[in-house]
Amino acid sequence: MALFLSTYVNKVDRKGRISVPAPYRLELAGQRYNGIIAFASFDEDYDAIEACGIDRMDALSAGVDEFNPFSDKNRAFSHALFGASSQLGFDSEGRVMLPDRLRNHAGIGEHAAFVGQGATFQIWDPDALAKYQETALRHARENSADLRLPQTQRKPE
Amino acid sequence: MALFLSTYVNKVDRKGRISVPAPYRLELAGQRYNGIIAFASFDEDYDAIEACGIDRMDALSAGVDEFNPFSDKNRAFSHALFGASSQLGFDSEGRVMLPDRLRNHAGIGEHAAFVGQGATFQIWDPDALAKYQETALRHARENSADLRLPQTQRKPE
DNA sequence: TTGACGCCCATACAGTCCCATGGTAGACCA
DNA sequence: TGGTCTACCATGGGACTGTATGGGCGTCAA
Repeated sequence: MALFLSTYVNKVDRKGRISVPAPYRLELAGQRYNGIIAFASFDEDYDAIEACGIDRMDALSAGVDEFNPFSDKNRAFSHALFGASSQLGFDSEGRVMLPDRLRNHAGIGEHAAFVGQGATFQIWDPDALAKYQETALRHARENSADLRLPQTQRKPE
Repeated sequence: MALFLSTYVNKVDRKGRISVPAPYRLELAGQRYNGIIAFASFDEDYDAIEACGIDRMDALSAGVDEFNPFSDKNRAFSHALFGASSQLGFDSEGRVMLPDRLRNHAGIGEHAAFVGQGATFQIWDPDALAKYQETALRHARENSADLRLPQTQRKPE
């Protein structure tokens, strides 16, 4: 499974194209669709674009199928995930075109930040990202005890 | 699983490169990414860089995936861990480039100290490390029954 | 026709590769 | 035991390549 790490800020050119960072493309290589899947984040706290490879969507699809196929949950997820998502194919240089709908949702102008999230990544307006990162870091610090991170215990206080 | 021990002080050259100690590289050999993953330490008591191999991040990603993907904690940790980390690939000599962001965070100038932490390691400004070790040692004496001492320090500079 | 999109080529620069050097510690030999 | 040799490692620097970015052109569809 792909692992997306780090943050890269790239430029949106006047055609609306943007390079997907090379390390991300490397993680996506070999999947059955040569591009990314993007959809508006569900999160109420911020407006970003969620993105991943098609493999992840396949896995999500399998997950949704575990609900009763005619249940409200199934419907809701199907709409939110599959109906609202866009397939963005790579051009020969590894760029994608951000649909206006998503671009507006995230408030992305001349630059966009690709933010690794492990199995997925997000695309942000860099300023909005900077603001959110402060709260995220605070959150992470406050809850660091909860994190099952074999590595991060260093002080027996 | 890798085991990082001892402390090594190496030089940052004018291109910003630094050799990762050979014993550490040996521990990392055979992982699917030929380099290290680095991120700013969460700890509020000091500013160091945390680092590990990609295997560790894979494991963390799997762990995070077990949480509700839409919870606040998950979000915060994903940003703090995956978004804020950097993939630093080895050059053919086993060196990596420290991103300015991390270098500034840790206050690293001409030299940097690699400090083994068992399954991970840290990268410090040598002076900051020496200061921290003093307080760590004091703590150790006060709580000698249960404190886990920082690893072997070979060069106390 | 016009506009959107995909494909191709050009360019600058950062990052990577490659080779050289000096020091050091351990191996080897007498 | 003392001395030498050798292999490994950290470090430096020049050359080159990949990546991000920009722009032109053709194609397809409304």
